[in-house]
Amino acid sequence: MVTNTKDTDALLALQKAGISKTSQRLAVLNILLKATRPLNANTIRQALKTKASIDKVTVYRVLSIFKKSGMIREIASAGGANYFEMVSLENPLHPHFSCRNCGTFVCMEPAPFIKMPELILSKDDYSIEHIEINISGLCADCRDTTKTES
Amino acid sequence: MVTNTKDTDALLALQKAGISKTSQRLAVLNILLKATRPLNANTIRQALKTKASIDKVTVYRVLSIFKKSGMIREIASAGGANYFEMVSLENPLHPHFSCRNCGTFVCMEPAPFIKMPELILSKDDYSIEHIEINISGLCADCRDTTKTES
DNA sequence: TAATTGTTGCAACCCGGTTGCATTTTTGAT
DNA sequence: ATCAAAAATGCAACCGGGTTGCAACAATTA
Repeated sequence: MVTNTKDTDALLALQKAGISKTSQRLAVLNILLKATRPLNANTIRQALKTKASIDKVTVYRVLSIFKKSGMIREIASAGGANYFEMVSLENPLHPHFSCRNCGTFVCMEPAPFIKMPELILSKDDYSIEHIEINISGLCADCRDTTKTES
Repeated sequence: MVTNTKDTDALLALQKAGISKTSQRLAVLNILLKATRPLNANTIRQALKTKASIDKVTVYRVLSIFKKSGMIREIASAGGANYFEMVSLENPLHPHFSCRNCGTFVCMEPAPFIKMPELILSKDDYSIEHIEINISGLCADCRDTTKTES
């Protein structure tokens, strides 16, 4: 296996999380590290297909482990496949936008929401573990072109 | 069919929305009107089973029509079935909480979020149509009892 | 009441995700 | 390095939510 800089990052991350390192896990982690937007299981698998073959089940299991370790977070998608993205100080909890026309799924600026978690956490009716803000509508492209078959 | 007060409400609602009225639609609508928390398709169907039989497909189609007409809103649930609740002035957009232990799905106070939609709508990168705030963790009961098999 | 239109129910299907189990890979101690 | 124990992978089969095609059925309108 080729060990480039990316692989080094991934290796260290796995080590730090106490997760045993396999080629499949490194591969998935590298895809997620390179991603500029959240990815779903199938997209990850397809991105990998050129380099190596990895079973669909394995992708889900790897993602599950990463999630449990806190390395990634999962974002529910109404009806479709769920998305995954890296968790880090530079990538705090933030809202996501999905276009109902083209399906684009992107991150939104966290600014207006930054104080929200604290507001809710002050309630003692619940033990909050995860907050998800999903926004949908039309992206700029789909709004501007008239391709929006309602 | 018995026509009680609830039925009258439902009838009027369908009329106002220009939706042709069938016994199945009235039945589903009555369940939703009586509900004190969001319901999923299966729950609705089971609530109906004692009174009348309604096919699973019909439930989804009826819910789809209601949603298109703006009478109800749909709330995505990560992994599980989606939930539905009435839309009204007294029931504005608000966050929902789901317990990872017992699955309870309830509405949360909208107070801290009231100003959010406006904040986001000010962005012109997107045409916002729907905002969903889903919070998960442990409900008070599951937190307090030690039944929380992690 | 006949014709048109829309709605329902059944079966079959699609897709995201999971489980059981046999095989292969990692790990860790020698 | 090597070998046993433990863990991870891949395959097949499955599960549950949700949808589609189509024939039978209700309900409106004339």
